[in-house]
Amino acid sequence: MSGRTRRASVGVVDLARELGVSTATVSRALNGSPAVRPEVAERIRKHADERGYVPNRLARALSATTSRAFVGFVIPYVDTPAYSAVAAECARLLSADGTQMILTITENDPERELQALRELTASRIAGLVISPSTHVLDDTRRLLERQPVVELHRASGIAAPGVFSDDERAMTESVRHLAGLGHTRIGYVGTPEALSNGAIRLRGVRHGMADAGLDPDTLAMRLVEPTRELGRSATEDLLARSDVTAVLVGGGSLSVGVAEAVRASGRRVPAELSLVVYGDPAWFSLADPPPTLIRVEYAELARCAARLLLEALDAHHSGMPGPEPGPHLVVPRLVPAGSTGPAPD
Amino acid sequence: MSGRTRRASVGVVDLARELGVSTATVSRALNGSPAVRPEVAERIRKHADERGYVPNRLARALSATTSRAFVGFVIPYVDTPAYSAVAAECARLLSADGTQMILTITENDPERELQALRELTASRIAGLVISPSTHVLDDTRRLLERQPVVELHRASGIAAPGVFSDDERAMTESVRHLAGLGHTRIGYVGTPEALSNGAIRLRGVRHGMADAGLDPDTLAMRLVEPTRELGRSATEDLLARSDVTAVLVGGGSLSVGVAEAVRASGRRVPAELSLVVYGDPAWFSLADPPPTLIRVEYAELARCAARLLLEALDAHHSGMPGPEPGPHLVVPRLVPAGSTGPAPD
DNA sequence: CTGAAAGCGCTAACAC
DNA sequence: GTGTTAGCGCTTTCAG
Repeated sequence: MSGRTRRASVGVVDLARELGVSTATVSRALNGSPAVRPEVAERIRKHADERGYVPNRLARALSATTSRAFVGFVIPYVDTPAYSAVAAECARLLSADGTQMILTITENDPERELQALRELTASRIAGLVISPSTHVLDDTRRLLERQPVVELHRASGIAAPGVFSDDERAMTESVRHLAGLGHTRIGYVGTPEALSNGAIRLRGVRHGMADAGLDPDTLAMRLVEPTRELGRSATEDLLARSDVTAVLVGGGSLSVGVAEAVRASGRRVPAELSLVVYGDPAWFSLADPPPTLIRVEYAELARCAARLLLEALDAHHSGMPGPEPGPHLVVPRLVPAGSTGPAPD
Repeated sequence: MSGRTRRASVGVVDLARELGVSTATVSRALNGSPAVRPEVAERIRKHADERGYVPNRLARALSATTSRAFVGFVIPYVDTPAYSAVAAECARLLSADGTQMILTITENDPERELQALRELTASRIAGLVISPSTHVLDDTRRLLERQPVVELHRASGIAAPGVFSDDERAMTESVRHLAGLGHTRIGYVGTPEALSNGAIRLRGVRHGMADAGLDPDTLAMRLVEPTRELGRSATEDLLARSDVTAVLVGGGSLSVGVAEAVRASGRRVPAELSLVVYGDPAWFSLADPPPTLIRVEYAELARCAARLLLEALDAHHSGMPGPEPGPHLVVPRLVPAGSTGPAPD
């Protein structure tokens, strides 16, 4: 690291001229090619460092047949840590690999998603992490099939590795927890089955009902897009129209809305109503009683996504197999706490 | 928008050949240069669209003297909406302008920050939004001075526009609120004065003390780096060593830690201890009583940052003055709720 | 108004 | 091992 003030950027040609070698040799040395005499390579690298040389990634990526200068990160929403925190953490992890992450928001709009993917392709990204929108367009799917992709939270049906919270298991466990406390009339507020994780969560809930000897058809449920507002209104409706003693939530933003609705309803928690929320503990740290929580490990999801993406890039580059397609599950923990208690008689 | 399957990408040369014009004309037409006959321009654009042409941003940015293909977004932490949510929202807003946002995390390490800035410069970013680390290096400062920059949350002392929450005012108001409830022994958990916003918040608190006729020197305070863990330990220490009846928090992550410590202390809120937290309402939505909150408008901060950055880019491009340097304040709202009450006798 | 040609800074064949 | 040279795909003088 040199303290020199950098003048109008030095390039490979400058270095080559200054050292009396060719640009090719400079390029090779800087890229760690074995086809250059070690001592020469060292001299070049040292000089480059002293001159404060910073390679132009644009030129590099444009020229190189393959480059991992950039990767894309495509998510539908911005207002939950499931996306924003995972994105930020991935950026941190990828930078250690010298890769810059371009962040793109689709607002769950398939057209925007396609557009975003086109733009990213135009930027010659090496690969991407994506949380697909609810209805992925065929053109989008084609675009995804052509490059290293890691799916996050949601699956789009392409043959790519994906990182998901093991929500089926968590939901099953949650229902069992409630049933174990004597609850038989359980309400579920979750995301639509059209979302891959919505379907999985609901399956977990049904599974749990069956396990506990409850008829899954008696489940009072509301499936809505994952926003706080919809969580709130769905819960108001659920509480007004059915006679549940416990509510289970399948979604982070939903949990906030559900919690608001429960509080607004005036029901005492857990005396009159038990509640299991979902998501990031930070969102609920001030709650009293602390809520029973399906705690999703966002940092772990990010680590897993970053690792799989890097593996996929390596594989793509070297023609090796690459990470296994299909789900890579991160297990959330059910943390029982004060918002769940025995069912009222 | 065409449904065609794109073959190995079409470029300006293809378009030029197919239409019997030169690449220069194609380029001009696609960039909306007035120096091309409208009907020709229209024909070119139409054809480009039909062929599913997507310009290569790398080549464009490499070639053009000025390009806004990419901007940088540099933040220290990932685990709070103050950063992650604002980043995500900015990405959304900037994409409407056709600009892609490269996200970088510094972990509040000045060396990493400098490194990140070098890398971004290497990517020929048009400008950037940055939350400077606690001690900005001189080299970093020099790098920042050479391009359009918008500061976020924290100021580094360079002549750039910045977007900040008007925390001084919010803190003053909060102290007045507490004093109005009869509290005289107030504790403050905030960020160090070395952080620009830490200093500002503390000034606001002191100002509020003076306003309320309290001696600012009686303020029991703990200034720590903004993490949940430190917020927690600082609060444990504060509660153990001093005899406060109210705690005010200056920081989002800190608030979570403080809330945890308060709960762990067993003190009844607000009967024995009043609490004012800071940050994103979603984090506290499940709290009962709902906490009195200094509610920061992250979406508004993001909008403001995106707008200023785009203005700065325009200005840089056209040589016009550009947005005013200095703070552009977004006013947080003090939302009094159940965690603050009359001081115990 | 349009075209020819020279790069942007780097990598990658292909020679030596 | 190293140098020469031709691009990557686009923008932009400079002529016409």
